[in-house]
Amino acid sequence: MLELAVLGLLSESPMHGYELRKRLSAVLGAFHRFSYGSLYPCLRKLQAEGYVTADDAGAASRIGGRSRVVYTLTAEGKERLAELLGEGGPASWEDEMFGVRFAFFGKTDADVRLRILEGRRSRLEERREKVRSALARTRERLDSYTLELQRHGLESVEREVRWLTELIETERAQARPTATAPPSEQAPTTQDPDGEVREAR
Amino acid sequence: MLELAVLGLLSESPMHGYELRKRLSAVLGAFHRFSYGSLYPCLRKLQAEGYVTADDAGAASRIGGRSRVVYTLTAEGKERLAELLGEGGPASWEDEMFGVRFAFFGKTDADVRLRILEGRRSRLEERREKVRSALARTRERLDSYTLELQRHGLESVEREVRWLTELIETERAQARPTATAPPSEQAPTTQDPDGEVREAR
DNA sequence: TTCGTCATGTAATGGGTTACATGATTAC
DNA sequence: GTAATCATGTAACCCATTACATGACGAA
Repeated sequence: MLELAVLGLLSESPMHGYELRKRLSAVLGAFHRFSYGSLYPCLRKLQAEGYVTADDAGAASRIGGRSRVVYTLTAEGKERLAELLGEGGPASWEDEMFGVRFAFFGKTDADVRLRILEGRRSRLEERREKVRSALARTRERLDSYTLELQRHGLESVEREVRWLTELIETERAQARPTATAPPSEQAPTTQDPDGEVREAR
Repeated sequence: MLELAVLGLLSESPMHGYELRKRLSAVLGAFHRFSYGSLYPCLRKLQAEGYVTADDAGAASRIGGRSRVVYTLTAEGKERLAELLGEGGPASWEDEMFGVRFAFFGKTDADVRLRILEGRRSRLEERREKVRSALARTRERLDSYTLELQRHGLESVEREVRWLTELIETERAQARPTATAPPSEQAPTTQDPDGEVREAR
């Protein structure tokens, strides 16, 4: 996740760690802020893997001459970025990952963008249905706080779905003023064995 | 976090792991779902620490007699729960932790409830201001997707703050139909050195 | 007899955090 | 000269995840 965010930012222009973190906070600040304790190790890892190069801009050039390491994206790094932008990644990071991916939609192909937006929406719709049925089942025999939390959670998910729907419509309108059948992300054919949908006890 | 959720649920009634997870998903499903891979180890840890006892309800009683381990909260477990409900915990879990805490507000003292709600709100307000200033600074020179993400993020945070404000008002009204000065959570006196507020380069 | 759900668990891994340590530079 | 910001890093730890493995029960 951090990896994707770093590569994405570096694809715009070379930067040093400290500024990277500032930019990261500016763009994703509403959702998550990374700490230096993960950023610097991440940069070293990327360097070791050959995705970025590190130029120490300490001694030479510039007015101030503050010691700082400027990282630049390599050709392999660009490939890696494209790879990460397309991938699905583990389910656990879904929420955070979507934000990061969305932030770099400018560097993402239109078809991938649509696939990501639709995939995200369908997963949220699934989640929404689960919360809804849970609410329907447990309503009345829950204390008011638990109920309010579920209500609020449901509302948040619904909002998110509406937002995505608007975005998808905009994307579609831009992509083809006249067109035919759009592709959709692979929907799971097997019923998910999550076990929360039926009667609890 | 899981620890708190488990203790909280068990404080209502003894349960086995599988059902625990179902309930957890029902209550917090909109925000997060835990996996068995963390639940069972957590239960063992709690057992080792003496916060819960495990009764194997396999052979005896019941109709079916399916092998299952029923966990029961001990007196120490109750203490631990109260402790966790009051604590602040590390900043990184803030978002998720708040949800869990809120879910167990029914078992939380009114003053602690208010403290948690106000603390949460002030942290979100801080976050909101940072996002706002970031938006104000970078607007115009960002691509539309990044901008839209920030806009959406800001809106989400604002919604959350409004929700909390309503809750706080309700709490206050219930607590004292006539009253005086309310306490407030310790506000940081030192300016936070986050470095994202000023001009980015 | 097979599929779905109930039910419990382990090992390896992952990704990030906190706390700490250090030092140069800028603004007052 | 001192406080805040810029700037880079390390080590110990935390919490949860994925993938895997196992088995019994109920319904079709």
